[in-house]
Amino acid sequence: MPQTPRRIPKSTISHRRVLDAAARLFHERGYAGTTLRAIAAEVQLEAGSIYYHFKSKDELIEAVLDEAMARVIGAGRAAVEAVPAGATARMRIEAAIHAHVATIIEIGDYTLATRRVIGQVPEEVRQRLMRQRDSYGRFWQDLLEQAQQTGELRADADMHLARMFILGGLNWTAEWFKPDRRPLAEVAAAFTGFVVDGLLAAAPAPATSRHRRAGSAR
Amino acid sequence: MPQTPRRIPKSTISHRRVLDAAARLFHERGYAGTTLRAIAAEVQLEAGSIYYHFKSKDELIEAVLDEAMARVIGAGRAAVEAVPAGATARMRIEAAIHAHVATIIEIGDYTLATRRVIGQVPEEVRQRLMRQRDSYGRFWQDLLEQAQQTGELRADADMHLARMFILGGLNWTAEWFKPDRRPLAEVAAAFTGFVVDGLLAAAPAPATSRHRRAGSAR
DNA sequence: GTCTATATTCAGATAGAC
DNA sequence: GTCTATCTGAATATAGAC
Repeated sequence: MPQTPRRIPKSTISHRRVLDAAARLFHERGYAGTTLRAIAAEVQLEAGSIYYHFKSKDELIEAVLDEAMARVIGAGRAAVEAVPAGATARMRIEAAIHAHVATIIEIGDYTLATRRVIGQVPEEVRQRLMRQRDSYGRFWQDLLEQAQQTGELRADADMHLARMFILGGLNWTAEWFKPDRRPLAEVAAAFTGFVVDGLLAAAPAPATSRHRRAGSAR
Repeated sequence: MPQTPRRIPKSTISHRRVLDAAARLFHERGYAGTTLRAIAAEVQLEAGSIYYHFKSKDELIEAVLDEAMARVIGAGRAAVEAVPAGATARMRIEAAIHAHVATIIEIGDYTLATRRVIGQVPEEVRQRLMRQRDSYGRFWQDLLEQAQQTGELRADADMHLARMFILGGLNWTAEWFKPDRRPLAEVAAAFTGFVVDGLLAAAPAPATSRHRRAGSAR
């Protein structure tokens, strides 16, 4: 059918443009280092005009943080739920790794802004954010421990330490990974190889062990 | 012999105290968010007195960043050099992991301040810091690739990705590891287990593979 | 919706007393 | 070495015109 010209209010467009600019500047210059004048200049507005869209600088940073956290969590859960029921732990873990990295790269300024300004936001906002982060942490913990209980992952591995190590490695990609240099799927597969082959209970066929593939799944 | 009362100039003490306070506040509040008045208050001085010890706010942040980088690099190289010549790759890697984590935890405020304010420091300072960081990156790269050339680590693993993943996992400890909760050596051994068992060329004895130890070395 | 103009607060830095 | 007092610039936020 022919596209009905759906009205997108001018305010919605500016709202999003302001938010994107804010995320980028909060990332680059930190919270106090980012002035409303600079954000306004990025989107060809004057400083006073920001206040039509956001009540205060605090409300702006809160919007950036909320979006970053919600996107990462949503993508992770969706990706794992989309894996067929009978799949291996390796496939579920690779799906979670891929989704995590893909999302933090896609919304890079939002995620990096979060790490840079957390600790400068109002206590109430920080508390809410940390609760969400903890819930995402439990999601990963369950993923790993379930794979451990089914015997797919080593029973003697400390899965809390493993989770912290893995999420650290994944989060670090936001600092260096450039999607135009190499396909993300390649990185996700390699990471999965590092992780799973380091945790896998079953020993690989000893004969040609040197030629085991790193990320065989995709 | 009885301790000769060695004179430590008052200025040296204040200098160090100011630097420590600056590192903590730069970490907590970022560069622009940290006022010289706040740093001064931390060490029971007035704002103007800071200028006796440092010429400017820029000089202060530069001192913090330089110290953070130098300590981490120095500790890493020293630890690996201290490993006996005939040692396994696993031992060298565990030494590097232990040194890296131990140092970033010990000088936590300095390392975390670095990540928070990089990008807000003068271009020339940032360039110099990134050159040091790259040199440390090559140190790790050599460590991994040499182990690969001797056949101790898998030949088919992408060691650049492996290095980025590992350093990410290690750096993340600065955000969560509390030394009073558990011994650092335990964490370093577990991390080494994750990393090496994920990269090891030789397949473990298939019989009782489930009961392989995670970090058997220490 | 966006502008200009401005009130108010607070930052980094300097000068000179102690 | 540290203090007090102060200069100067710039920030958030508001008010009202367009």
